[in-house]
Amino acid sequence: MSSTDTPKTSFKQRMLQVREDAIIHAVNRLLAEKGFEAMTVDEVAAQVGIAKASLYKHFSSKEDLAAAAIVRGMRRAQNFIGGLPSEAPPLENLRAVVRWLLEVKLAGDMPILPSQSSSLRATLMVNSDYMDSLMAISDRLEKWIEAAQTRGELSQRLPTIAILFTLFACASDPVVEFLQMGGRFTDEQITDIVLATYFEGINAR
Amino acid sequence: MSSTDTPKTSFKQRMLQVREDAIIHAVNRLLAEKGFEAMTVDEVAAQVGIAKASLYKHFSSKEDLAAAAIVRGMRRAQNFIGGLPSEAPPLENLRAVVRWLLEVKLAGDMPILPSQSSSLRATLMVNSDYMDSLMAISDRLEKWIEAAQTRGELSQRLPTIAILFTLFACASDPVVEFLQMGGRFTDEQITDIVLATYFEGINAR
DNA sequence: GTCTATAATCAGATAGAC
DNA sequence: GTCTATCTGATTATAGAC
Repeated sequence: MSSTDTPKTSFKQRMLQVREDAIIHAVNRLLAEKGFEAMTVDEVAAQVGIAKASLYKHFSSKEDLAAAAIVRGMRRAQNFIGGLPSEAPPLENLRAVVRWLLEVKLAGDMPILPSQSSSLRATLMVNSDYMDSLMAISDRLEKWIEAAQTRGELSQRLPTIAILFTLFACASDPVVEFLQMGGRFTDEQITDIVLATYFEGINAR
Repeated sequence: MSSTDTPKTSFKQRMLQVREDAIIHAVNRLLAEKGFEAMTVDEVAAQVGIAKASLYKHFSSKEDLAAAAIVRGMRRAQNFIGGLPSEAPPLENLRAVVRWLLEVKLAGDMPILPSQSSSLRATLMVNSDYMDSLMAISDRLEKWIEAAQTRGELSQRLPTIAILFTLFACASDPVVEFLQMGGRFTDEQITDIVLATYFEGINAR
C-alpha cells in the first residue's frame, strides 16, 4: 500500500514544485525587467501559461508572489557566499560577491529591490525567511569587511555599515543598465568597470 | 487703458505662476518621497489644496506633471553647474556637483528618475526642455571629466562615459537613504562618506 | 488545481455647472 | 479656472463549474 501510495503523492508534489518554480522564474524575470509596481499578475499568468486564478491557489497576493522570488534570490546569494573559502583573504571574497551580483544583474535575473515606500516592503519586513537570509548575509559580509579593514585592505575611514550598504546597493546600480543600453561594452567590461569604481573609486591612483 | 490693463493681466499671470509653482513643488516632494508610480494625482491635488480637475487645467497628464517637476530640477542643476568657476580645477567642480546633488537628495528634494521602463521615461525622451538640459549638463560634465583624466586626477582606465553615469547615478543612490534611515549619521557625514566612496572607492589608499 | 467569468477597487482623466 | 460628480480602463482578487 504505502509502496504504491508514497511515490504517487511524491510525484504530484514534484509536479507542484515544478509549477511553482516556473511561476517564480517568471516573476523573477518580470521583477528584474520592470519592477514590482509595473509588473501585473496578468503578465505573470500569461508568461507561465496558466490562468490568473490558478496563480492565487499558489500565492495569496501579488506581494507574496514577489516575496517568493526575492527570497529565492536571497537564498541563492546565501549559498554563493556560503561556498566561498573562509580561509581566503576577506577582500577577495567581497570582490567575488560583488562580481557575482553584477553577473546576476547583467543576466537580467536580479529582482528589483523595493528601494522606496511600497506594499512589498512591508510584506518583506515581516517575512522571516527574507529577514533571516538578510541577517545571515549581512553578518557574513560585515565580518569580512571588518577583517579587511583591520588588515588595512579596506578604508578604515569609512564606517563598516556604509561599506556594507554600498555592496548591497550594487544590486540596483543603474550604471549597469546605462552601460548595457549603449551596447558599447561587453558584460565582462561592464563588470570590471563597476568593480573598479566601487573598490578603487573614480579618482586616479 | 493699457496702463490699467497691463498690470491686471500681469497680476493674473503672476497668480497663475505662483499656483503652478505650488503644484510643481508638491509634485517634487512626492516624487522624491515615493516615486512616480506610487504618487497619485489625488495626493498632489490634496497637498496643493485644489481639486484634481483643476490640476488638469494646468497639466494634461500625470506624466506632464512629473516632467515639469523634473525639468525644473534639471534647470536648477544646470544653473548650479553654470555658476561654477570654469577656471577652477575640473576635479574640484565635479566634486562640487556631486556634493550639491547629495545635499538636494538629503533635503528630500530630489525627484526620482525613471530608472526602469515607465511611461514617464517615454514622455521625458520627447520633452525637448528635458533633453536640452540633459545634453547641456552632460557636455559640461564630460569636458571636466576628460580634462581631469588628462591631468591624471581621474582614472584613465575608466571610460569617460562610465564616470559620467556614475556621477548621475548618485541622484538615485540608495546608500544615502539607508544611512539616513539608521539615524546614526548627520547629513554632513553622509555626504562625506558617499563622496569618499565615489571618488576614493572603498579600498584603503 | 485549473479554468472562465466576474466582482471590487482604485486611479487617471473628463463633463458640465458656476 | 475651480469645483463636484462621473466616466473609463486597468488591475487585484474571487466565485463557481469541472
